Amino acid sequence: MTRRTRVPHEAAHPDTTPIRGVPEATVARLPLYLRALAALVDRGVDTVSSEELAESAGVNSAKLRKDLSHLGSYGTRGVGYDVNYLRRQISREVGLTQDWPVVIVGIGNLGQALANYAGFASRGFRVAALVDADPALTGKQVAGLTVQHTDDLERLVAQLSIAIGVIATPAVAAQQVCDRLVAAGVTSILNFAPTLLHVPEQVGLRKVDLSIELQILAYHEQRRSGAPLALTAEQAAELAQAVRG
Amino acid sequence: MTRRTRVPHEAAHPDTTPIRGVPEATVARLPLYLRALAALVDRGVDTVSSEELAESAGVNSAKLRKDLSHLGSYGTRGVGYDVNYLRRQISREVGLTQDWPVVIVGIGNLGQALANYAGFASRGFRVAALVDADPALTGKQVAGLTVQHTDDLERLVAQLSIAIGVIATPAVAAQQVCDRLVAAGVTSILNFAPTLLHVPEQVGLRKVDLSIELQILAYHEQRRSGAPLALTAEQAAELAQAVRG
DNA sequence: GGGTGTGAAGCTATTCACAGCC
DNA sequence: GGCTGTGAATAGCTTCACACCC
Repeated sequence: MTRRTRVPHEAAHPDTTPIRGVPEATVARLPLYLRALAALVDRGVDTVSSEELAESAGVNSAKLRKDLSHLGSYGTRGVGYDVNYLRRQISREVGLTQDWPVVIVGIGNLGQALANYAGFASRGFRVAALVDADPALTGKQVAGLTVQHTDDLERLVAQLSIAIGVIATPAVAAQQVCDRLVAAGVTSILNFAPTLLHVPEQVGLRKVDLSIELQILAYHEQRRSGAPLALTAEQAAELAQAVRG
Repeated sequence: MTRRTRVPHEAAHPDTTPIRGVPEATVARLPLYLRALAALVDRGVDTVSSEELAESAGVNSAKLRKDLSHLGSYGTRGVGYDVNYLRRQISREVGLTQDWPVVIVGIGNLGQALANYAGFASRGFRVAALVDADPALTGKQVAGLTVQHTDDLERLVAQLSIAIGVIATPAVAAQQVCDRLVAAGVTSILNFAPTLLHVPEQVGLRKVDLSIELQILAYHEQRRSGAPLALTAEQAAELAQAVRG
């Protein structure tokens, strides 16, 4: 069994890997930079410093420069970044220069809202199909598309070359839908159902849980002001203990 | 050095601030644990090991134990955690044992979906008011509530003791709405508008940008399969350089 | 002068592995 | 024997500060 052999495995290796290996934290911020750059384009600005761009993206400038340095050397020292050029480079890196047909599964309130969401279309995400298991919904028009029945999921994915699926079903249906999407060839999934999904190693999965965000806010809110107002007997006892040491 | 510093053993200083200072990363996972615990309760399970709970929350067990250790010592060595007890403790820590009236501003597709979202109510978040600037919407019933006009925002926040606001307006209106919420006394804001919001230091702010999640998926998707298909001249040159260098 | 790109330092988070307790 | 709680090690991310280039 494993001793406590710490194992050096590799100590000094240049290993700079410039054209790959963008840190995940950086990837998550690239869309922010794109948004800020789009706003600058609209304002007719054509050159920005890292300071200014960072400001409008809500990050600090050192972080911005470090992030961009992972993509390449797109700025000019003493000048800044060309807004249009930088925007194109980041778009390409993220993959927004290509068309991404998307299927939304689960056309309840949330699914309909997503189908109508303008922010998708404006970034190259084309809602190509809407799917629901409810026969009462299939055939209806939503966001200019006819809602299809879940039975046709596999056919739609294949015919429309869909690589990205959005799950907006109730939690109980989500894993089954997910499995079918994966089996049909979808390799990226965005999950809005409040449940844990299992996907194969190679499939990309991200989740948005609306109530989790509220809970995180509530945690901090409670600490700011609320806690004393709603002190339970248990809390009081604990607090007393803590004070006593 | 420090191969086996065995001296300090415990030090036992109340100074460790047990009832404060939960790392942000831990806070963000507490809702996951609550979700997993709720599922276990539904299944009638009343004791779990960190291994099992971690599995159902989708994290690794060392991380789970470390996270829980920041809240207190709620497990039993050799046994595991009492499901109901642990759930109550975490709920209390997050603040879900109290009622959180919430106002949703912007009752478009997304706002309506949020108003109807069952996941809020089930966690103690009560949608107390719906507000929109569009006179065509005000007075209509949505999710059992009458949509109010933005003019009444301040009054509603005060009368309903609202501490949490959800912004689901178009991007251009978001900052103005945000300012009014803050001025009215709201101290936590969840922003769905795809724009950067400025709030005072003490106000909690979280954001959900639906298109950002898709963009992150697209980034990885492109690397999995798409990139070669859409290779630009620039990329080709870069690639060639990388191969050479 | 001005501002990018980047080693180095500092910080936070994750994982390991085991002492301590049931 | 089993499992928690936790120091220690590691990995990853952020920030600093300045060399370098325009």
